[in-house]
Amino acid sequence: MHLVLVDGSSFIFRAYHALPPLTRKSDGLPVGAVSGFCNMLYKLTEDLKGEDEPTHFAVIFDYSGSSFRNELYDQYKAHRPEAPEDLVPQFPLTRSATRAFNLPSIEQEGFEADDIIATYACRMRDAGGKVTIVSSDKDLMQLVDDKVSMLDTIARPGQPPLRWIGPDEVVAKFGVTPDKVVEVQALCGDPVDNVPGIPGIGIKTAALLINEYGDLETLLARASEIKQNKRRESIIENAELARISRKLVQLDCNTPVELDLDALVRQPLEAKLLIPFLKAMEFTSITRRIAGLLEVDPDDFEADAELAAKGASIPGAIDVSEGPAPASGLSGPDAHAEAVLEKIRAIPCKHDDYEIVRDAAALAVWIEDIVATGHVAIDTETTGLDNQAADLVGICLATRPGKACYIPLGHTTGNDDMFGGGKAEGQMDMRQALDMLRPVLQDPAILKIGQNVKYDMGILARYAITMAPIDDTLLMSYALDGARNNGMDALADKYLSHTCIKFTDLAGTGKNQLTFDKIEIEAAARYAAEDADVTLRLWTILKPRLVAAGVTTVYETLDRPLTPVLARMEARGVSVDRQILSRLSGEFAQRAAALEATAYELAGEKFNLGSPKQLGDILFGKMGLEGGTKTKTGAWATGASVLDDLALQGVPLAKTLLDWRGVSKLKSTYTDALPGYINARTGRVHTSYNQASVATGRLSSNEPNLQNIPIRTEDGRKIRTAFVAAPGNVLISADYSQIELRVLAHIADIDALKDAFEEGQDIHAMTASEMFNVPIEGMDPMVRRRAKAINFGIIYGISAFGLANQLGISRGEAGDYIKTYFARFPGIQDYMAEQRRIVKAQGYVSTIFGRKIPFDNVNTKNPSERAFIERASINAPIQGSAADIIRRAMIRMERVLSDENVPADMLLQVHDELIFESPADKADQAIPLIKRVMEGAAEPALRLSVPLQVDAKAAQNWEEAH
DNA sequence: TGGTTCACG
DNA sequence: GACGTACGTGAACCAG
Repeated sequence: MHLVLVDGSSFIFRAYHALPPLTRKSDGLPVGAVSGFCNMLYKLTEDLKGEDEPTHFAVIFDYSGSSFRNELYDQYKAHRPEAPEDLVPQFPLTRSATRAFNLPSIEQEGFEADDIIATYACRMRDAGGKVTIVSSDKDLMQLVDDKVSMLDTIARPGQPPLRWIGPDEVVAKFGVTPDKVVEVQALCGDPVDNVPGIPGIGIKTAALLINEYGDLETLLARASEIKQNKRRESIIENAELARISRKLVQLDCNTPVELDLDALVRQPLEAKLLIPFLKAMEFTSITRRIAGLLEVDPDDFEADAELAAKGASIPGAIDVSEGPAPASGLSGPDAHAEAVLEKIRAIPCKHDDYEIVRDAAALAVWIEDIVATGHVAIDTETTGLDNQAADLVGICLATRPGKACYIPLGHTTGNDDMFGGGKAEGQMDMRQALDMLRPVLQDPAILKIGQNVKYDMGILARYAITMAPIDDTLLMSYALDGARNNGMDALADKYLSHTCIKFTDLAGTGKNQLTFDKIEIEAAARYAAEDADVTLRLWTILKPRLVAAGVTTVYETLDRPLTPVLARMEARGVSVDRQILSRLSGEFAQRAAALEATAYELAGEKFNLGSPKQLGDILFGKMGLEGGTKTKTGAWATGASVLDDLALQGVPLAKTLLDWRGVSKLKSTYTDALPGYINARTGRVHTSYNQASVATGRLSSNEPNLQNIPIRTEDGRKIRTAFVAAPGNVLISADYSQIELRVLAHIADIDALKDAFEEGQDIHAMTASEMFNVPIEGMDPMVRRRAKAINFGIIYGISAFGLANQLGISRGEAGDYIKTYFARFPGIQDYMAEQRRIVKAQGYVSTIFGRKIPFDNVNTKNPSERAFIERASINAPIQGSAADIIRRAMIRMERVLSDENVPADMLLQVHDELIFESPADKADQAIPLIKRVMEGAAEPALRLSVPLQVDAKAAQNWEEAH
């Protein structure tokens, strides 16, 4: 006799996670997990054929709800996340699948699958038979002996698809024989099931102890003999926890099962049960395969009518039911997932098959294809990286994997004559080509797919093409994986195992790098068309993944619709007054020169003031000053805080250096550099926003960075006066007041903070008043300052060290402040603990709108890295939720302004601030609208439990408007 | 190219 | 008891 017990629940979850979100073609019902489940079950029966074929067979499921273990320990499996939305409807379907395979589907209220498995395994063993448990769950390893083995069917790269687990494998895993596994687990616990164990004891130590003492009770009785202080105390202190843990992991062989062993006798597959089920699920390839196996014609069977009834639709999922049969050697779900990828990978990137479109007739064929397909991947090639300055050189298109073309439009001949050469042969007239493409690119029924499509939108907008609607593989990857390397080359490698032609292979590097128009058309075509081809392939893979990962809403509401908004902001640019900057440069140059002379005199020698190394040598070497600290590379630290200290101690050189750094920073980074960014065509400065580079969901700005224009010092603010409105217009600056603290009050649900915001109180004064028991009226500004630093610290994941540094107090004192704060606002501490737990459990934290912020290495043993991840995961939901809110405001803003006929243009975003330009006489109308949109930006998706407040003002320049 | 510093939220 | 710290960016400059 041979009994096979399948751990059904683990089959389902594995199938679900290994597969893209397949849906039933007719109505979109999610069936990916069901499909994988069927494949795995079928594959298993095939694998077990031969001698010793199973005589008894059952699939065991967990019954949702609690078991006796929850009464023992209320935290048992308490942190398990809810099953994904699109998996829930598949649970009952897998039960149906099991019955369709003519196998008993067993589950029982109040009992876990593991106990039922244990019970049947014991009974069969006692009856003298053999048992195979199909699962990789280590909790079942305690059952293994010479009669009972486990079978892990998951295919891992480089390992055989089947892995038998016998006593030897258990010893390898736990360091003890199977009968001692529960003793080890009692000590080391199990984070997956939230079994506590003894803190500080892992699997290695546990095995060591059990091998020495035999079992848990003996160990506890003789715990005082343990030499290691910490270990001994932890064991003595947590003895009860270990006893509970042992009860939690010990499987129960006496579950009152409803069916006895005889009921598990294996029944043959029956076509009349199985085929109607598979047909109802619309699994065509499995149906075909099984019909072949059973030697029946699937057309003789009707789909199960009840199961064929309508299900939920998930848009965007791709259908592979007509795909090729899974490659042999892989288990079900892997094979199926591979099938999708293979369909795409198998079509080669044959560079010589890409078409070069040189005339209208050829282009017309492509346009027809695009219209028929309904979508097209597009990539523009230009003379540079700045899409407000570069010129169009060519366009590539792809309509399906492997089918791509390049339309050369602006290639020039040679670069040896001083006029840059004439137009190269064999190209369409640019204007004619764009006129032909415009209707397609603007057609609301045709989706345009790009990688960083904002760039291409910016280019095409200058040729009077407003590209819409769009999808962006860069943003999809960002929604899925966060601010990782989301560049096309990396994505091609990751998802397609494909290495793209590098731009530098084509154009060279350094100052001799060719611009794209100088590259020979045939070579350009191979490179460019590949980009469109790869983009299209990535899209087919990434789009369904959004659903599976639960980030569709984030992508669709926060990422995708922002792109056209940003493209327009970038195109508008902002007016910058050259004269003002030039005057300031002169002023700063003079002051820097004077400070430089003073510094040489004080130092007694000339040196490079900009070199931290030389400065460190002078201060701490030559001048022999005490109290210098080293940076991690061993160099003297000469940062502002160090120089501040020295200045306070009466070192005049330190003060001089600080002043010099101040003016030279302003000069080099701003007043000297900004004029170089004024676009010759528009006369304005066009920053570029990176929408997918910040981990938390913020934007970043570059070339130039207009999100770090000075404001904190008087000199710095002068630079803002150079950002001006066009003649007849004004700039309007609208910024959220304390948005991150408000978000914190909402997320952490802190009544005192929420009330204070509701009543419009000074939040830092309120905090100070609560903490230090002083009235808000007539408060000492220093007291308020401390509270303010703490409020900021909280947002950053406070540490005593950081707060002490910020306030210039001792670490002990800072620690006391934090204690007081936590005592006064206990909800904050709960919030922080929760984020720390979440990041460890799932590898990411989330904003209130569902954006996921992933972290690498969440289980690192490095204490500082760990602390860093904890602080960042406390900060990320706060910073990220605020970022989501302003994104929503930006997405909605243009529509509201145009509906109300208010001509105000959004120009810039600085994290919690939006800058607009409007005719001077329209500002009074614009301001209340802008405030309304920004203050209501969370709704209707979310009703914040604190009000948002926006302050807005209009003026001639940014300094006055802010 | 990596390290340091400093501008912003 | 170590570990080295406030969160998130981009740009300029130095030094190798």
